[in-house]
Amino acid sequence: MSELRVTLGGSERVVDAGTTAGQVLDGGSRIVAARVGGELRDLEYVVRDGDVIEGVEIDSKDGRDILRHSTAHVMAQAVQEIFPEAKLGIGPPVENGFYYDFDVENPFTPEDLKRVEKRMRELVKQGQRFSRRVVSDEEAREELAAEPYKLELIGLKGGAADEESVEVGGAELTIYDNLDAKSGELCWKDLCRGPHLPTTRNIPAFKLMRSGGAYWRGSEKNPQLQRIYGTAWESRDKQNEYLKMLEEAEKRDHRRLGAELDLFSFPSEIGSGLPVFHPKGGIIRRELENYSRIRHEQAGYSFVNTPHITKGHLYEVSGHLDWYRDGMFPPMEVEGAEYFLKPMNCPMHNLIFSSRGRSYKELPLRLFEFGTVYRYEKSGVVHGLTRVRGLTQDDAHIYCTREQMQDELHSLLGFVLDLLRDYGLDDFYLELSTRNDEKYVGTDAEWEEATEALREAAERSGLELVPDPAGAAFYGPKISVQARDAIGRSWQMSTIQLDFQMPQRFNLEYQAADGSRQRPIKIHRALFGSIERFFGVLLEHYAGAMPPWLSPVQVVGIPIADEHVPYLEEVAAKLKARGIRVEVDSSSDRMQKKIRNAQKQKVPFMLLAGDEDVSKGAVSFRYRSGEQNNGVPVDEAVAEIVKAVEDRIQV
RNA sequence: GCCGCCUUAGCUCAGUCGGCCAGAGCGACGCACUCGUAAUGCGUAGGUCAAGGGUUCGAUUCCCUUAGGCGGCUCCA
Repeated sequence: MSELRVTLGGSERVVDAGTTAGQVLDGGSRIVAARVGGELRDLEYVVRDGDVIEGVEIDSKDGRDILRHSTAHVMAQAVQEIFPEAKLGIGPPVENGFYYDFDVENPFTPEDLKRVEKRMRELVKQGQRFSRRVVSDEEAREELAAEPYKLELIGLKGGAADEESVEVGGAELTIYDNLDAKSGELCWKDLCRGPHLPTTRNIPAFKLMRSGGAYWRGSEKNPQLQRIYGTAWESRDKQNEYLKMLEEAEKRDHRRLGAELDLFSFPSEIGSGLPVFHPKGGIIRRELENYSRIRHEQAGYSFVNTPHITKGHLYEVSGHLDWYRDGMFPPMEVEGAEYFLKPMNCPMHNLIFSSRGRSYKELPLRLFEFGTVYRYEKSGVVHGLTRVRGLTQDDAHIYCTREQMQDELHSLLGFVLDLLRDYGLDDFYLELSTRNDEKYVGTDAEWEEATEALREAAERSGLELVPDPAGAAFYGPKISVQARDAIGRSWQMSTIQLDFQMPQRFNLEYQAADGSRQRPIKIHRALFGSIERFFGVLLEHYAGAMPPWLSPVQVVGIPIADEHVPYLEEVAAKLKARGIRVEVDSSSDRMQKKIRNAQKQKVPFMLLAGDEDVSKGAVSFRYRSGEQNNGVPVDEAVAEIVKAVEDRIQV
């Protein structure tokens, strides 16, 4: 038998030709597939003398995809055994797992999922072999005659979208047969590009998560299939780790924290997606805004204010009515005119620009507003504070010359990142959203120039840059800053959009040094995006334990006994005089209970005082972390707390 | 908007296969306790069982509509 070189994690191994996926090599690596010339293949089909191949281990990204894709097959097999009438959609791997879509009479119930999962465990135990077979178009059509969606995919070959390409993305059509381990009898088959694990037994850990409706090929014009999501991992430990992360994410869900910490609510009397902020949430919100306001003032922004409603004409000029009428609340008629709730601030800022003649000496002109806008989000998409119908943007529009544009973009991006860091986010990457060819205005040259300007600014930042094709607004491309939170989830935060269109539509001009009239460039930017959303993201990032400067209650005084209340009131007065938000818990609860309450409210500093402290003119710290520091002189305690708040540090 | 599920006290949830006064824990309130780092004890109040309509001798329970929520899909200027 001839030999074959396999590179694996940088080192080269020699294996026998004919090696199958899943074999454990010396050193414990498990190769599940191989890469030949960049293409992923089942190992047993590519191991030929003379090939140099790169092994794909099961705990790599590709390996996990293969594992998950294989698990999706097992699920589809189980579903079709239990529901023989179910027609197959597609079943690709996704982040953390996989799904498979089915056309079934009735949506799956949680009990159905349990039955399917049980059957899957049996199939995994049986160790059915995944066997690859190349077929012609005709053969595929004949074998899959009972699967209308698969037939449609066969027709797509070559033009398949990302997710569909796992079925028909390869150079040739392939069918995977699941064969019984002993008899070799055919148990099930599916059109699939592969590669797959050698046998179902090679699936170490999986779990079905949930089901839901999903449109065939992602279009709401198509019929709705039933999707089952599952997760699968290379080991039980990895899976448990993942499930634990989900639990953690649920614990820090801002909707839950908002209620527990009495920050905000969504009264159904007001309507879906319209939050109200309670006093404690109001403090956080105000602190978020205040700091932003100070920094924007220092950075040369002018503060403006514009109304919440406007005649429709404004949005005809801007073009928004053409593109986004469906996303706006229906208009009200007043004195024969249609008035709309404003869905964005930019057109109004344009009117401020054009309210008088502008000189090049005024540019860049940076107009900032905490502008509340209303968007008629579809009922099914409203979600906590992150997707609402009424929101306040920290919206600014910068009008500058073409020459200023590049520097302005560069300093703007620096400003944005710097500010986000002050709020406690520090793990970023950038996304560059380019033109959607179906939905845009302006010329190719303009788009190209705008896109390149943004790309250059993004590259100068040194951050990772991810393309987002067709993600742009209709008037221009954008950079968005994505931040990873404390448990590794990515959130879209700030956006910077370049716009050559609005200045034209609004006929914006300034007078240049040479006396000519020139059109300014417009930059749209929001740092929080919306205050509501930013609030929600920060709440999840900190799991409710906001840094002291953002905490609604920064200090709780906890007396050992009632007689120590007056002493703590004196300490509290000193803190209040320094601008610290402090409460003394003088309720009839026991001291331990007061600590518990303060902990649950995530108060950063607890100051305890009993006879020992009083006699020394001291207080005893208990930090949110549980750490203690006893007998601290009052003045030192005050100084420590003030410093923590002023330095905006997390404790 | 589409598919599915859900809505019982301020909160978290039992419960009613259609039938006397709908339960618990936490919270709130009251009384006692005065306590050294995450729940003191006892007591009291609190619910048109989301809203409206229908079926029925009788509806919190079954059906329909509406509102709000949850999980997906689609969308996100």
